[in-house]
Amino acid sequence: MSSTAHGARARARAEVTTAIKDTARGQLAQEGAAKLSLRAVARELGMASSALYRYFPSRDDLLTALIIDAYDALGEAAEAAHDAATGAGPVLRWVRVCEAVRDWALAHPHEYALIYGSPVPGYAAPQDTVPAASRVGRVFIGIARAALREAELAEPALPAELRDEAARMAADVAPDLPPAVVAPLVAAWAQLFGLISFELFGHFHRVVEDRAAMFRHAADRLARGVGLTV
Amino acid sequence: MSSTAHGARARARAEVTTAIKDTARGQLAQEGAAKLSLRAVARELGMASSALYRYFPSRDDLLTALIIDAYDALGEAAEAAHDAATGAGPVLRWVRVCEAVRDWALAHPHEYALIYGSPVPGYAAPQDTVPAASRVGRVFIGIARAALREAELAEPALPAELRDEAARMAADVAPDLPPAVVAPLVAAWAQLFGLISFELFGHFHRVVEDRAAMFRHAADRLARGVGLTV
DNA sequence: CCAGATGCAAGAGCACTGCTCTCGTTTGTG
DNA sequence: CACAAACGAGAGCAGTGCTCTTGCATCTGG
Repeated sequence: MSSTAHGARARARAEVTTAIKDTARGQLAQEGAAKLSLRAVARELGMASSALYRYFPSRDDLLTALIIDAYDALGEAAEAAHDAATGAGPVLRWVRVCEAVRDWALAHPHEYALIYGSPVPGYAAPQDTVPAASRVGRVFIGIARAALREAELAEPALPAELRDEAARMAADVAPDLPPAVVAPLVAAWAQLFGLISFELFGHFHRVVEDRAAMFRHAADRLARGVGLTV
Repeated sequence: MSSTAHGARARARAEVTTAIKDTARGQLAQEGAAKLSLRAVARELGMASSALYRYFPSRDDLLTALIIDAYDALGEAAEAAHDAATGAGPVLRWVRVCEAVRDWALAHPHEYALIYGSPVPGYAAPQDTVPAASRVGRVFIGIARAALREAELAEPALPAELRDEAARMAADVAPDLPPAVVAPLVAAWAQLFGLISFELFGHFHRVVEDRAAMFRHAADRLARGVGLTV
């Protein structure tokens, strides 16, 4: 490893880097992404603000680092929930993963807003966020895959006008799954985050009270819409 | 009206106010909410930045004014689409309104991000945004109401654990609709914006290509999930 | 009809931001 | 051991939101 080969230098660099990310994450949790200030981070760390630019070339680069970490943390939460639900039926596993995603979002609202709210830096999401961002999606695909293997998946009806697009998506994303499953799966994926975003961003204020129950029910219906049974 | 009673003074004030909002909206469309700068707006209008504070006490107040306008514009687009679809069945009317919402969002991405992305100012949405924000929702409620009147609404099944919450929501939001309709309606409302947000914020990049078809299909399924028929 | 109150625009200024450049110092390596 | 690379600190630039004061235009009560 170059980290050990180059010795103490690289080690110190890695430590400072994570220290910066940690205090930045702290400020993010308190004030939100808009208020995150490089100078404030440097101040809290007792270093000059200019020194920080040795580690992150710009504020947006710090933010994208935090974005990747957030995607990874959320993906890990989803995977953990899935692992904890082995043995259960596919619908229940699906619902459990959905609830884990929601729980993580409620526990880390600003980090969630960072990745599923309006894109803050420039406009285009950097390419290196892609693998981390796809982790949650892969969990859902995995559930559908297992259900298919265990014959617990009833292929939903798919209108003719969507057949080509569904085949394209399936080829790109999960070639072993029937297109008629991939299409509603992707839609369900987006709709799931719609529910969470509405709750988190206050659109359910004075509308929905028992949000956990509403969410569980919606997640259940999404699972069945994908074709999961039992 | 006090605007005519107080004469030219109030008239000039209203003109300057809308001029500020208009150029601010222009900057918003180009650079996004994060980059919106009071000084830049003042510069473009040829006035001192301090003069702007006579019209909006703070940057966040300007933003909330733009938020209300955006909610109203979106609501108007939804209502117009609904009016243009009179005579069609409830499902088709629902889909048309959904597509109108999506079209507006695609045409005004930054304004959409302002109202349905991460909340930018502080955290709590000011109370005066509520009436404007509920306009789109009212359109959907109106469709369900009309469908109920015309006997084109099949009450969906509702699990027992959701019965109380659904009754509460119905009483608050649409007392004349059956709770078993209101609950999935609210969920569909959030899921609809999940689809739009994912498309607009780039989460469908390299995943969904024919987004219009995907959206139309999802909207159709949401309509049927609410109980609309025909 | 005209004095005084009120609304308004402009400028200076404060504290803050992201970011760049330069200048010593430290540290790892040929 | 010398040299190059990495590093930290400071000054400085352009920009921001926002406040305060000053002077001018406008509306209004006597």
